[in-house]
Amino acid sequence: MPAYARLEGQAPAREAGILDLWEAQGAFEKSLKLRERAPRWVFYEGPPTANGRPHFGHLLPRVYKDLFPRYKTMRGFYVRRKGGWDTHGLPVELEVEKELGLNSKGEIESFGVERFIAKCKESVWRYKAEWERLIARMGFWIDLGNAYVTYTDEYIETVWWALKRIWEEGLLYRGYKVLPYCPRCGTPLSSHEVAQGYATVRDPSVYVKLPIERDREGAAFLVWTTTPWTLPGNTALAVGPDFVYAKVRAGEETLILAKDLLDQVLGKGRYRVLAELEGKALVGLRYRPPYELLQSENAYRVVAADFVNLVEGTGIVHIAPAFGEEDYLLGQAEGLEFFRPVDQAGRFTADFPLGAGRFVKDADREIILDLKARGLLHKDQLYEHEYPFCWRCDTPLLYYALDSYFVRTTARQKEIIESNERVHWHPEHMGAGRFGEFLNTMKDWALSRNRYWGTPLPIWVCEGCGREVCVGSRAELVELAVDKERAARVEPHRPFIDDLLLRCPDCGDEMRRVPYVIDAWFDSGMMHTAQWHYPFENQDLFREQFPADFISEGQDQTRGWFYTLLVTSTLLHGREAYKNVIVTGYGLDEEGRAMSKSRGNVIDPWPVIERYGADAIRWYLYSSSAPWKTRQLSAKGVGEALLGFLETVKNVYNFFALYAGIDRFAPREHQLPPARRPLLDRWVLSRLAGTIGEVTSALEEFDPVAATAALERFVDDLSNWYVRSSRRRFWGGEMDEDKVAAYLTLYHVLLELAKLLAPFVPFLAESIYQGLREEDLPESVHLCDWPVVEADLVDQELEAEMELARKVAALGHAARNLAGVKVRQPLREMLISGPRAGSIRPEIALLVQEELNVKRLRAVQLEELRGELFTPRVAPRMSALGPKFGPLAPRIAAALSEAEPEEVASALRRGQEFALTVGDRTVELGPEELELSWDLKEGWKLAAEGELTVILCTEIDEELRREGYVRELIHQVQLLRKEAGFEVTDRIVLYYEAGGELAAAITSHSERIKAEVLATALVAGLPGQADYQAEREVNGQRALFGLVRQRS
RNA sequence: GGGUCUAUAGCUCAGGGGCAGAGCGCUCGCCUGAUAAGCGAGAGGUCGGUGGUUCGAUUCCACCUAGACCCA
Repeated sequence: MPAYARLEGQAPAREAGILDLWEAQGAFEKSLKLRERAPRWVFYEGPPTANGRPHFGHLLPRVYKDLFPRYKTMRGFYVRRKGGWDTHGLPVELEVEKELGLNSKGEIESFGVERFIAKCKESVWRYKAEWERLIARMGFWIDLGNAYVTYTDEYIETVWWALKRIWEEGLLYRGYKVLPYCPRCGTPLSSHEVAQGYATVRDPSVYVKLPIERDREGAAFLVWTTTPWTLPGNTALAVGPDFVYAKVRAGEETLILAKDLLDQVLGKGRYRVLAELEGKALVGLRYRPPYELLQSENAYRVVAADFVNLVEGTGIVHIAPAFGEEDYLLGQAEGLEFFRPVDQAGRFTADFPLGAGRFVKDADREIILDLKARGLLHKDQLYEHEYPFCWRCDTPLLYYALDSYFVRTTARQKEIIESNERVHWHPEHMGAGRFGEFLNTMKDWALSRNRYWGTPLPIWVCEGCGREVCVGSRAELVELAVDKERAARVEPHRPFIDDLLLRCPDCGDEMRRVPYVIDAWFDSGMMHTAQWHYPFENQDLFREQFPADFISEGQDQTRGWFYTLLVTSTLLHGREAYKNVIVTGYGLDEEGRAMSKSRGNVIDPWPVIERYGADAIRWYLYSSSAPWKTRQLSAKGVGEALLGFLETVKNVYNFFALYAGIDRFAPREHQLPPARRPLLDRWVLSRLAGTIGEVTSALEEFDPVAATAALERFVDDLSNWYVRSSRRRFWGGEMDEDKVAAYLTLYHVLLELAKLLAPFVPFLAESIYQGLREEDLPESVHLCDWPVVEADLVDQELEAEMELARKVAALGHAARNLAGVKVRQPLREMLISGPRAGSIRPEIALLVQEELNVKRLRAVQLEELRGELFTPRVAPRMSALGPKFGPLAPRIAAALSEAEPEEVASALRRGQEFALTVGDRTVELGPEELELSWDLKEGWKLAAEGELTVILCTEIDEELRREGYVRELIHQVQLLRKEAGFEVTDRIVLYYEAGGELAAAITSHSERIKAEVLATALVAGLPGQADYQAEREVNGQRALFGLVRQRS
């Protein structure tokens, strides 16, 4: 017999006990071992960086990363769950810089790169223990012992292998491109990094006049820019060739700008149009630049460009090829000078004397003043716009032409898009919409970083002949190295790898590595392969574990990890790295603001765990909303999940445990096929089967909300209908067939429910399972197979009927309320009218009778009982009588009130007119002139919903009244037993002092009272000494009770 | 400026061309020998706004407003 341990105390403490149990059992390991030979279902862990503290928002993707692997394991799959840590990159370097008080690359170099990266390596583990503690406490089963780490030699070797493959295909190249560049970090950023750091700022925007060379009227082009500091780099102006431009006179100035923007820029009526001309006509004109820093025939002329728009500015765009991507590309096409008077730290060089040595953004003001002094400024104003900042150090980014290595992703764009089309995105629009859009406008991946802590780009360049090699493995490194012994053991990080020289295979000269590390996103994007150190090791494992069936991360990874996985897997393996992805939304705080470290409004998960437990958090997150919805997270919501659902489940189990323990119920000792069990049992088994089906298909569709909703409906049915209606079956008495049926049913339902709940709330499910577990069952619920739908238990007909019965019960309660008669007062009869009322079978009717405490239910046709239950009431319709009978109308009304309503009603119901005599006249009145309504007779109350009507007989005769006393008395005595602290199985002797009707009622129902309150004797008068004594009111009559507990 | 999403009760959210929904909270009543529970009644709504399609729009379409995210 199982232990049926009752679940006492607070959830967090119970969960701690379960963690110990799993630990002792090795439950996670066993759940894997169990499926060793089973088909694979593959999950990839998106690696967190452990140099920041985990917060509540991190739990969102993680709950799904645990749910589906657990579910699939129970479905019979082997779900390896290798953990991982993301360890390279700018975020890590920045933390360390902060910690060491370093502010630039120069300071890092003087501190020493070797010491610096040692610090980085240490820093990435700073919060590892906290992550592990949180992951463990939340019941997230993932193999952290064998986690992949992106900085290990093995991981780096695989990344090198990948880079070499890409190199060999000609897809890794060096280019000179305009990239968003962080002058503080001294490195370009990739598009997915830039995406992290947009902010709304107010920048100065200026309208600058640039005079046309040798123009008779002294006209000037009017040009707008929000980055005055780029003006020294100006080498051209761009116009839309098909746009219409106007030469206008405005005050003292003669200006040229787009016709459509005249009002917007100059103000309505503040100018006079002198001429209109097409953009084409302007092309080739020369102008005087804001700063003439170049001596070139080619510079300072007007060119055509298709990116010019007429929304903002003047329709004439200032072109500085060194400071904008479009500018650069246009410059290339037009053969414009590339002029960049700015250094790597973002300061003007001596080429621009006015600002030399100053950070470009700080020079804006000075440039504006200078332009004004030289009469070139038309106007300036502050302009609010989104501007990118470094996602880690908040320095404004500059667009900057740089030497950099790129992955030519655009060459494989079609394949990448096709890969994406095979991915099942949840939500769907994420894949087709936002992500698809991104893929359609894909750019080459700016891979190199001018930094220190990352996978070194394994490209060496020959100092003699300029030959480049890309190294794809340690073996190759050794083969080419000048110092082979050193190459064999060198740590593949800067600065060590920088000193390793190779021998040029062509000319024999020495080769030196390029100074770059690579984008850390490439590292994590390579985990599909690098986590196994493939192809150097684990060939079979890799084949088994690629691609993933499932990944899940936050929507900020759309252009991060989701993208880099897809690109690298398509490039290297020709297909997508994952088949299904759940994108999770942002967690907002209770005020609806995004949780962020800088805002300081992150919710610490620990107090929530300690108060409500991990299961409550899990259930809350699964059930509150679709994974991808932005949602407000609150501790209060977690508390509601606990009370509303988990406690109900627990209580159903505890109810069972209490009585099954008392009765020493042993499930294996009884056999009773469901078909032979009472209706209520068959009903709940049918509901269970349906629920198994719903939960299973919801999970198959990656829809946890539908799954949890189905479970909530079922638990509500189980607790508030099945158990509520079945309670008496579990109390006292012998182990007859009915009781066996009840126990067998509830036992089975709880066991199956525990399995259904296991992936969602693994702790509670385990607690219940352990309480119910027979020796021959698996030792943990997480080692069980997922429940299957037993089709022969499904009985739709019965479910529909029960639905009806519950509606009837609800209406009955409503009718009682109207009558003001409480449920403990038995009533004689309730009539039911409705479409299927007649077909309610006796067994179900009995449930309703008990629920409502009425002696009899009777299905009726309302029409047939009209006369019996209702009295008709007839009222004149004055609005009809007035026009028809004029002055006679009031007299008709008066006469009508004298008529017998029954006669009028019966005439109308037969479809006849009613003849009414008014003075000397007789008038015929039909339904137009008469309003007929029905009043329920005294002693009945009616409640209805839709076509269903119940009518409750509220008359209480002598016997009912006595029974009412008895019911109330039993209730009071039960409360006394509870107050006295007796066990539910204790026998008592009940003494009482009562008078009048109450005493009579007690005497005539003594046997029933004794049975209900487990009294061996019922004695009038009070004992000398009672275990518990109290005075109570029973339906208005005072009574004294004394309880004496019988020792057995 | 463009893209994706969101807007429904005090709060958290479902829903979906045909009477406006749930949970929580609130008021009143009931019930309770599992329950921190449950049942019934009630208060609480311009389904963000404006147009359009339609017999009928909260739902579909367009535009607008606000918010989130992404991108220029």
